[in-house]
Amino acid sequence: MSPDQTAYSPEALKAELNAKGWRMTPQREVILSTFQNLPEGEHLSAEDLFYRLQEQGENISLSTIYRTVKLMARMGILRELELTEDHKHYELNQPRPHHHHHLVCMKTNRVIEFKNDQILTISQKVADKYGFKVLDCQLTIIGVSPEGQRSIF
Amino acid sequence: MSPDQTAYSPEALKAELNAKGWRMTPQREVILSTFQNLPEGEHLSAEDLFYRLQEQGENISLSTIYRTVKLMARMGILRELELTEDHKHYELNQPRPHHHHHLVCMKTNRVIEFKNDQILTISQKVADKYGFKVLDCQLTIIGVSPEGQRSIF
DNA sequence: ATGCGTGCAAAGTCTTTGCAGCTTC
DNA sequence: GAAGCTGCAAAGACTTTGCACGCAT
Repeated sequence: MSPDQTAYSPEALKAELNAKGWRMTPQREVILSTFQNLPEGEHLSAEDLFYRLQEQGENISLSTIYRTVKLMARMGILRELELTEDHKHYELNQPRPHHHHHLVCMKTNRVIEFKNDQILTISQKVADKYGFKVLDCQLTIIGVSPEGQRSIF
Repeated sequence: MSPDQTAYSPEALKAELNAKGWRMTPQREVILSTFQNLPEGEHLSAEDLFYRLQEQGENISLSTIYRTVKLMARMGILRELELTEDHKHYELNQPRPHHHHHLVCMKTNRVIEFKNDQILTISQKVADKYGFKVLDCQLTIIGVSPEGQRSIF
């Protein structure tokens, strides 16, 4: 994973886009900064982001949001999370030491974040073995929380 | 994760279902055995499974397949994989030493499996800390394969 | 000036659900 | 018998796409 992307500036984004023949737009800038200002550990679905922007008076269409998050995920700026819920969530793809993983309760859908540096090390090693460049690595532990263990179903 | 589920018998499945007030059916038995006979490392989407069964002359409806794989995933018999593609894949949730993880190329969608016991250990420790019972843990490394690195987009 | 990006609405894909009849416990 | 299951078709949720216009380069 590349250098600190939390401090990723609009200029840096523009440079990276232009390098590939793409363009900087106000929408893209707003979306990037929204993710940068998100409290650590919070992740948004496309729809979450849409409504959050609406509330801030930013009218960005859902289509643009879908297109943008997918683009940024491909660029390695966002990480695409697939937790138990049926839709994808996005959050900034952060370098150590902010990089984290998820523990999910299959019954209650509770999600707990945790950090662990060994995982990144392991991932790096595996990727090297196959000649892959690592963009992101996610350990998802699926289990049953204490509350879930008490429920019948 | 519980004891060896590769050798999970129809009777064991029935017992587990009945214990929760559910029932054993021919469809469920066929689906379980299909996953058990899958070569290690192969995983199926609902649709894959549907067509594979059709070819074997087993006419099980797509609805039933969706219902069954979800049920078995909740029971911890199958693991639900969300790799890069847009739909879910399923495979037997196997204990050590068959348990494995995935390295995915974001550009070509190539998927490589790998094993690593440390991950299960780490997961167990994290889960213990929060009082969770572990059903499954999946490390997904997203990156770019050598071939992918050569492509423009 | 070129051609990428946006918004809108329509179309798609994968998945879930209501219901009648059948099956399992 | 009662209640869960299946299959079918229809409905749903989320995501993608075609097109005309506007905007970044």
